[in-house]
Amino acid sequence: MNMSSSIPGAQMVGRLAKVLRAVSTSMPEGSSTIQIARVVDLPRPTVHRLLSALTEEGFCDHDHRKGLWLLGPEVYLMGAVAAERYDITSIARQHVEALADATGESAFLSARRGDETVCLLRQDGSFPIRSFVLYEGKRFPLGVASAGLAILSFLDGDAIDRYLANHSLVVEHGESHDVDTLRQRIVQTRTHGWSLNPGLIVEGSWGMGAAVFDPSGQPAWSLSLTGIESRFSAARRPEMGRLLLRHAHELTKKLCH
Amino acid sequence: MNMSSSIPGAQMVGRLAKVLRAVSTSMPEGSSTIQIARVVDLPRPTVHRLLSALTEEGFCDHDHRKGLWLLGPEVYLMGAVAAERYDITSIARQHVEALADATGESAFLSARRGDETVCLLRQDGSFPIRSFVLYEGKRFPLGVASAGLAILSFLDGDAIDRYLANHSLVVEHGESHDVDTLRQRIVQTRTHGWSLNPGLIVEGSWGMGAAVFDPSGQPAWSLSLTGIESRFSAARRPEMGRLLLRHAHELTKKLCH
DNA sequence: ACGGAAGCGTCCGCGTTGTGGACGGAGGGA
DNA sequence: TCCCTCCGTCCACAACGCGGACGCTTCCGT
Repeated sequence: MNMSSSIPGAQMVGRLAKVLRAVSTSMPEGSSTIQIARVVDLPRPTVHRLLSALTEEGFCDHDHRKGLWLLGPEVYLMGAVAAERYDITSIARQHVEALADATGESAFLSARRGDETVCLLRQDGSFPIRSFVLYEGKRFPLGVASAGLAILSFLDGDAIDRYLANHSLVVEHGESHDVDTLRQRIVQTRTHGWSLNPGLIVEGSWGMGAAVFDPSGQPAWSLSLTGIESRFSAARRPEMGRLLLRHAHELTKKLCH
Repeated sequence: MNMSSSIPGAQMVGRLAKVLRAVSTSMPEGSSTIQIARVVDLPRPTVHRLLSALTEEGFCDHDHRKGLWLLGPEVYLMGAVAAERYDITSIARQHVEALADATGESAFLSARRGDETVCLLRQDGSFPIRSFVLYEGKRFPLGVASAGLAILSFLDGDAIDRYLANHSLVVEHGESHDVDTLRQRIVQTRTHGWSLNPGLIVEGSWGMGAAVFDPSGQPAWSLSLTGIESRFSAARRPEMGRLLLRHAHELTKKLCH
């Protein structure tokens, strides 16, 4: 979200983007006008206007009975066209499924999108107790959750410094996300090769992640696992870490060809 | 595209929608600024500004070397979220494939989007000469091509009248698309149950289509076949029509549950 | 039943912000 | 070299997006 763009028209587009993202995040139930207004921090009439205009163009849809706004068909259509360029999920799916099979936990593919990660794929494992902190479409800032930490940890040092200087994660994500603690966890992630989220978002919901690199060597995606604390014991973590790294490495190789 | 909306903000959103659709239509190669400006009939600087703002938000991407604008990752991400609500292609795929197998022609699923159809699925058959007039993402006005004619033909009489009164298809699609000729072809389509495009868009490229109905009984999709003229002989058409109607009917039933 | 809170959608005067003609630069072809 | 086409940028101006206020509806608690 660029707050200081010099491009005329960028304010409107930025607002539309925020509104669409809020709607997207609230799928499949959708959101009310006021909920979206709170999320995007804009006056309700403004949000209502934007949503109405988006609905006229098919980018949103309005369930009048429930008063909920949803993504519209136009988003789906364009998304399908864009998939040809952006979709690595067909390649990654077998890895996500293999991770879920081997560990019994829920396995994920997340992608870096600027300063955030967004979950693209989820495959549940055989263990019947599952964490739903992460799911398709869910976004977290870099450094939050195992996927975001894995990606952040393998950015260039300058990029890490810039990100940490410009983002304060404590308010929304707790003291465990202050800069000093994050730096320690970055060091640990680089040492192990995999990241650990020891219940820092929701108590009892643990996760591990490994970065997947794009052809230019930048961490652009992450494979991760989530589950309950007892399934992420210190004895089990090295094995899970090895599995994650193996699949992340194989996926990275596939994406370079 | 609503030209007389009373919603403030609708002009801007409408312009953005047109620009995004133009980019989407030009995928996977993308388009130059001036190409999009011509398609959407807006001044080039305006288009450049809109595209730049959309690119800042991730809805478009700019290949600086080639000067081409493409759909951005945000469209893909939201599209994947919206797919949960709008995607019937997984259900329809087996029908499209079965049609291609049985006939040897290219088979399609198209969806109605307001006054247009858009192609969602394409499956090529075994016959090695194929028409590429229709492909995923391609849009035609209702009444044009076999899919659009199939859907238009089974709308309510009032809706057909309104559409024909408000749209002149002759300029872009030829004299064969004047109102009187379209009405005759609508009568024929209703009689047979399937529509025929006898090389009216590109000479030698023929097509047949059948409407698929949504739970409220409205024609919302179409299954169609395209190929070369010699493959759509008068002797073969009843059999192909029967196949189309059978699959359209089965798909319609699946969509009602 | 009544009152309050919360949310809904709409309105319209105002001023913020989007607009596009003009400009200079780049690239390609004759 | 000249011409054509396209590129991205600029900034004065007014078009159009904005949002406080309004009236209405629904839900909940007393």
